[in-house]
Amino acid sequence: MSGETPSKETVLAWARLMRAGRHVLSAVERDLKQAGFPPLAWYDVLLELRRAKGGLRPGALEAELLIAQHNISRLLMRLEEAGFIERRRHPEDGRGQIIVISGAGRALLKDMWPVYRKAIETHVGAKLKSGKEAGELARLLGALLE
Amino acid sequence: MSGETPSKETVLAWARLMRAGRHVLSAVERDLKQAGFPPLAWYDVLLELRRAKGGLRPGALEAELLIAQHNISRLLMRLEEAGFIERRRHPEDGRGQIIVISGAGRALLKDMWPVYRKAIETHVGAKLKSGKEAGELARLLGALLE
DNA sequence: TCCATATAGATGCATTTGCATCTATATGGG
DNA sequence: CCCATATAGATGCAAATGCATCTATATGGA
Repeated sequence: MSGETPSKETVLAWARLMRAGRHVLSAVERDLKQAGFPPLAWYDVLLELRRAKGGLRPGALEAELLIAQHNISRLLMRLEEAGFIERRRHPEDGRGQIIVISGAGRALLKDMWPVYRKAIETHVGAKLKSGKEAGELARLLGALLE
Repeated sequence: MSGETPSKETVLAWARLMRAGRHVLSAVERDLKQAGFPPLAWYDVLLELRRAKGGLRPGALEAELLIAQHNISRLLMRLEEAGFIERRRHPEDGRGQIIVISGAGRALLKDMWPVYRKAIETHVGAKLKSGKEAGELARLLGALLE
């Protein structure tokens, strides 16, 4: 049965991962929306694009953000319509493209960050006793990603 | 500025909460679907109903599962169509109702659990070093829910 | 070179979610 | 008792997501 039956602690961790994830996400999304900003997913994409100086391929965003291929495709469509990204032909792969953040996209990141940052502190930071606990939580969650 | 700016550890914990949540959830959902079972949300509702011996009101499910009111309403519609729950009039509140799990619903829980349990162990339990780590993760996630 | 297969990304269609609103019953104050 | 307001839950419509499939280019072997 080993390898098939989780411990009580494991089941509890799983249940709380789901609940805490939903709880915190909806609280942060609410704060962003209330300030008139687009959904978090837009921020996520733009942040990745800003980090990667030369732009990214849709497939790279997919892998980084754990979003399904067709959802990335449509998310990029919306971001392009809104003027936050630009598409470039891939110089070596005719099937591909390079997505680049626009000036408006960079501006959106700057505008959103103060609100987003505050939401993270309110809904995550303030709930933990110390930076040490936050670090420990981050470490344990990281283990789930391997 | 205190109370508004999260520490690096807090931001990392937040980012990993989102990523690990998506990663683990999609893995568990994939395992369930592959075994021919309905989405996790169905299990969640039925489990709550089984725990609460006398049935539950939709509003109670909403609060327990952190699902929006209109989504609970439609989820219950699908569960009823599929025969996994039954609706009863609320004896004292004419606006309300009591949702009860059916025999088929109990059977579904029983059938799903072996697959679900294995998925939890594979995608959560096996990633952590010990039950102690799982307990610590559960504790920290619990703090986010307060 | 040609073809079979693989990969990048888009798209049609069904399901689900979000949002606003609606109906029905309950409750508290006059 | 009556009315204003609050609460439980449903629903129409728009937006997002999931799923399968489609197009276009790439790649590797005969």
